[in-house]
Amino acid sequence: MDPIEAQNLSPMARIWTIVNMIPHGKVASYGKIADYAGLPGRARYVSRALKQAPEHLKLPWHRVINSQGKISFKLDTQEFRLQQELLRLEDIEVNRGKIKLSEYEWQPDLATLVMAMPF
DNA sequence: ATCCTGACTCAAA
DNA sequence: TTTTGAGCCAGGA
Repeated sequence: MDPIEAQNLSPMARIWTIVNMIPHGKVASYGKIADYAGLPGRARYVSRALKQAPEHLKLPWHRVINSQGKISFKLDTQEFRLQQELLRLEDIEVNRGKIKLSEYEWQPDLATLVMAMPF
């Protein structure tokens, strides 16, 4: 993503850009995604952005979990099972919906973020 | 404007 | 560690 171009992105598009940067085998919380996108305090907006994301973007939405390191869908739902499966396909361990952030949390370096989101 | 909802968060218990 | 409750912020009715 061209930095100059990124400045003109809508808040939602900026979130999509960040989510798309999460590496295979890693996860990030809604809150952190919002922070990285320059939208602090808007974790709930991230969930909405994922729900509305165009299918063709093929976003790795399953790599986004809550701040407690858990899948946010209820245990007995299809969404939960799908997300859990997609994570496991990336060799991420999931127990009762819980992922070890100490092991799987994406920790982007500042340079990477600034390059994509100059604000 | 008001009320309600939700793929959220933080702190307290 | 898990559960609560208050706080939060957009969208939609």
